[in-house]
Amino acid sequence: MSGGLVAVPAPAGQQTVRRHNRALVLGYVAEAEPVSRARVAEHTGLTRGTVSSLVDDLIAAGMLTELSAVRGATGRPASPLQLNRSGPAGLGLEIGVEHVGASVVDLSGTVRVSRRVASDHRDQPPDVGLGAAARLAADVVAGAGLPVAGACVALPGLVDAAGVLRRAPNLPRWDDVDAPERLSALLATPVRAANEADLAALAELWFGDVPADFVHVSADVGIGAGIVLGGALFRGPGGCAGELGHVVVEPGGPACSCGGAGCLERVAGLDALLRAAGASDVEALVAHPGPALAVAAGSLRIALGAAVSLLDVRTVVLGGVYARLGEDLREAVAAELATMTPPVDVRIADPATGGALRAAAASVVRALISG
Amino acid sequence: MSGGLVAVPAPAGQQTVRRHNRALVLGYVAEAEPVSRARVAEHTGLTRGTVSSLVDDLIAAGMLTELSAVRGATGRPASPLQLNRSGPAGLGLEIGVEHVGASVVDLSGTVRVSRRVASDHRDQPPDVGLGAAARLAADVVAGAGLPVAGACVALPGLVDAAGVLRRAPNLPRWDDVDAPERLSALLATPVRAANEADLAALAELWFGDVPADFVHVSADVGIGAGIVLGGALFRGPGGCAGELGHVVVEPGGPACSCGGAGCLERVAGLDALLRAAGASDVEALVAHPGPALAVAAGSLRIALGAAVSLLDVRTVVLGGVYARLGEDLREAVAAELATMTPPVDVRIADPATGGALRAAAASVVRALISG
DNA sequence: ACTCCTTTGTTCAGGCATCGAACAAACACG
DNA sequence: CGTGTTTGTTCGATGCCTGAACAAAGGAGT
Repeated sequence: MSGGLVAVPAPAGQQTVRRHNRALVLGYVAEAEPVSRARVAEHTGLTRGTVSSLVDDLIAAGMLTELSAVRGATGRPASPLQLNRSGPAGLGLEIGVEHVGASVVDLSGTVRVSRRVASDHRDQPPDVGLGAAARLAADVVAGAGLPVAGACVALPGLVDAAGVLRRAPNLPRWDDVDAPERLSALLATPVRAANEADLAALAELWFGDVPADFVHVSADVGIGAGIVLGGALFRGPGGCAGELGHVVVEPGGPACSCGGAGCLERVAGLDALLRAAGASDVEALVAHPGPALAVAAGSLRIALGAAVSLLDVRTVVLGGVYARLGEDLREAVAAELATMTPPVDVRIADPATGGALRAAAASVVRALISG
Repeated sequence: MSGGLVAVPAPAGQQTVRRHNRALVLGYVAEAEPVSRARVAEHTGLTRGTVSSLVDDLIAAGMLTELSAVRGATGRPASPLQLNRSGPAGLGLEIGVEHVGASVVDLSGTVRVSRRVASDHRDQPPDVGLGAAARLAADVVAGAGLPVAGACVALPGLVDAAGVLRRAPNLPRWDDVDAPERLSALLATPVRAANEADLAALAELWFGDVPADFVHVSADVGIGAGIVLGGALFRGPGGCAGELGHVVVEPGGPACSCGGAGCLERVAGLDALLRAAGASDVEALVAHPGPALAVAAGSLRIALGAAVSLLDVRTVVLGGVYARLGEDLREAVAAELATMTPPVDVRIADPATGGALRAAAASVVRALISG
């Protein structure tokens, strides 16, 4: 059984304190490496003695390594601490409509191996995609030669709080698939699942240049939003927060599969944009967007305006197809949102972040470090 | 300086553990009183010895009292524990456009004294309202005869994370008023400030019959929403979340003071509803709503649909003027939202909760208990 | 070459909080 | 009146952090 939604109050003991402080030390090393025990003590507020004891634990657990002493400064040379590049690693998986991907990152977040292969799942049963992902994963893990501590799989649909894929618009045979359970049996490793749009938002947070509060829009045939608040993903009570695609932007507009009418997805999703531009595929749309730009900007003004008003975020990142439309769309959306108070900062997703696959792998080591 | 937004990592020691477990015990007594030490130990997972020690602290601090032993069952009779009705109390304040209110609740959440007097602030400087509130507060506190541990003031406008009233639509001279600082000087007690709509939502959570995740709409001239997630208020990164009134529900509709057009507030706020119904005041509107019902329901379908999609809540509570419109409006909105998946539960705010004033006072003792 | 100074990392007694078990208290029941 | 049951307290053991003293390892100046 996966963890409950509401934190059940648990008694605290000395072990609780130890865990907390161990994570505190590890977290500071992760963000300031290489760093000496003395600096860790200074920044965390712990005693040098306590830090030494905690570091001993962490080295024994394979999380940290000690470099050779560095000479040159006054006083006794420090022995710098670093995250162990050969320690527990994270496995990231991605199952898309027409591909699978797998990636291994070490404790420092560096990508060690990453592969992506075509694999059509549109009309196949889930076993095909799960099997392909598992084979690729085994391959990648063997190539990395690191002990894998856990995995996270990015899925193109609604993932509930328990990790079950409830519905994937483009994978009609994947309703209610418990991907984590199936994959953890195949890989002999604990596996979590997450929405691909959510992981894309985390990629932007961890590897891009954005503040700690923003909304990341992933546009494709469907439109989802990853919401980041206070540097953490906001998944909502049931894990389905950020369904931006079904916000109504055109009352009385075209009917949507969700039962509503005039949803953003229906008005400014990929299909609608292709139609507006008279284009047959994404490449043609990007080359000659024409009226599609205005359609997208006007619709996004309403949907993103609602998100900004309700969530009180001041930064919006455009991803997916919207990112492909580039600066022209960004400017148009920014102009539409310019009237709002407080002002909204509109950006294009950074293409160098590595996307959902990298974030999936990184989420595993992040959980290791902060847990 | 008030507390930062992001939790700065702090080292944990034995005192941390003590605080945590003390709050754990106190919290369980609060929800199960009267209750014996043995039952507290059983439910918290702590040892009976530890619970005894913690309870000694709490009795010495005036938070708990021990009742006389109850006889009748087998075994040694328990000495039941209860929240101390004479212990630290919470002071709630409310500053409205045309009134002030003050209320004292004891540790158990029971209202001990509550008063509300007319006081027009519409075109007055802040000192008038603050002074009136302070005088009423002194009066009420004297009448209650309890030691006041702190206060919380409900304000009809945007309160930022530091507690400053940024903007109040109906109090033009109250921009950027640091009400907590002014009031704490007048009352010699720490004072927090909160949005009135947020507190109304908490009143529903604590004293009404709603799940732990919902959106509470406070409709008046302006429209705000209190968002409750996981049993806690969601205020957003800057403290201004839930600005439902400026969600666009009618693209190209009437211009709004926020710079947009077709905002919910402009289309289905009190002024618009009065106009739609041809009524001159709220009483007339409630008596003969006429087309105002359809206008409100259609607009709320869009705005609440957006909130539900983005936040993943399944319950919506209608308050303020919308609550006055009663079951007719509830049914109309529920019908509009019936097409959504998952289904949305639409309710009317419970008039017996005591509203923002009671929630303000209760928030103080709740903070005492869980802190 | 030698001494002084600075900084680093370890060691050890002290204090604090929890746990587990033993023990005393209080009452019902037969 | 003795037995059984439940409650609440007491006490030693354990674990963890703190603070200070101490050893280690180099640079700087004479």
